[in-house]
Amino acid sequence: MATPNPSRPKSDGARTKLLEAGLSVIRRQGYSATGVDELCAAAGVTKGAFFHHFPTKEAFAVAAADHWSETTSAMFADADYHRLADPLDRVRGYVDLRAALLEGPLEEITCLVGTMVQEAFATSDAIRAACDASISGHARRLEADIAQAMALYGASGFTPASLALHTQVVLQGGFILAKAKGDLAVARDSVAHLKRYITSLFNNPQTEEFQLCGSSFL
Amino acid sequence: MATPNPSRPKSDGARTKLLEAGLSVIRRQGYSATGVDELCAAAGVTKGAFFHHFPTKEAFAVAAADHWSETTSAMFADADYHRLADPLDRVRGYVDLRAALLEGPLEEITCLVGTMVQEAFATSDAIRAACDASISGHARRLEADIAQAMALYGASGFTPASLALHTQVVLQGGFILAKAKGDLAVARDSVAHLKRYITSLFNNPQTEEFQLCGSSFL
DNA sequence: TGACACATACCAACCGGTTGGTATGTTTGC
DNA sequence: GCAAACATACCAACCGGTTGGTATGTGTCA
Repeated sequence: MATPNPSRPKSDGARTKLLEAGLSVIRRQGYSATGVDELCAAAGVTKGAFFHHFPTKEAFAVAAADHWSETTSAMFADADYHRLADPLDRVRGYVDLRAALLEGPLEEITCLVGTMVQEAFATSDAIRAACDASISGHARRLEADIAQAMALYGASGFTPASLALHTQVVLQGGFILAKAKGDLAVARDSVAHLKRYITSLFNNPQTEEFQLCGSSFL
Repeated sequence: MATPNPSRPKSDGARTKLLEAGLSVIRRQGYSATGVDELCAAAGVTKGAFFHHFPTKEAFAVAAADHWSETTSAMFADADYHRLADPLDRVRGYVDLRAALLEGPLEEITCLVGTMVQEAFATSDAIRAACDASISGHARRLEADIAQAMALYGASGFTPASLALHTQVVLQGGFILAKAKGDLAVARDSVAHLKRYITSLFNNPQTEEFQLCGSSFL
């Protein structure tokens, strides 16, 4: 897409293989614990090919996060829920889709950038920024539907952005608890809570400002 | 607390120093990226001391998770919100306290076990189990108050355990988004959403079973 | 058409530094 | 004096990264 070069080297070569093979390896054991040799072995390429395409391991991580952003955004762009007429149904449709995707082995369904940012946020700003772009960009796609739903149902007291990010918070947190328990049920339960929350938000709008620290003892 | 020994060796020794120094180092850069030498340097002890107290690096991680469980549970055991009369106020009081703790540098307030389990869930079951015990044990302390609040306010359609775990999901996910953005505001916003959800759950109980995948297109 | 320049994609071998872990001391408290 | 609590010195394996090199194009000009 970015390269207007008409001569396409038939197979994208080692680069794409590394990006896709690295995905599950890093999701399984994390970024730091995954060596370059391991990445190459998983992709079936040599170390020379790795450093031909990526100047450093860190640059590979950034490229992997970008690749992740592209593949996931393509996947959700085509989803059926966009065709629903009611914006609230579209928001809940997104949540339902995420719930439906919570099936299968953990290392195949968890979030690459959520895993990587946890290890790299303080040591590599390039990785951190790429992961942030992936998560925040994904959340941003929900904002328009949320804003329309708020207008349609008269909900207020929160911003579209904060609710959109809250959905990502629940998903990321669900993955962590699922990893701890070795069972995705807890993530599915939390997404169910999220959907119930969203429904209640638009059924019972609170016009007054919501107070977080209103308890007497704080 | 555990040792009844009356003679206190002025310094608790290398073990405790390693456990506490390792805390912030691992929270900052993760488990795999933190070397034993780094741990020792941070604690001001030698490598010999490290392997005197811990047979392997993995055993240290398990001990660190257990140490984390003890210190955090002691902290929340003493909190003021337990003295509130209304069980719903106690649940919201816990959430308020967690929100109030979302201040300061990220590596000083994030969750050790949430960080570690992400890297170790597939490669070390001992670490995974220790992290699970910490998170699940922490969540379990909320269950009694939730159950009482459900009875008092007539809420139903979810279990005390699932709501208790949902609070941990929101906190863990909030930490991940905060790391990605380099800003805790997103975590505070999500905890505010969580508190609003809890309030709505007990103000507008749904007696019917809640359906997650009720949308037509799924 | 063919020859030359140049670029891309890849490979096997290697490098210095770091890794988790060990073997063997020495000090300290009872 | 004896065990626990450390310290020092060291190791083999592994780490990210570099090296010199090859095979296969691709564009260009006579």
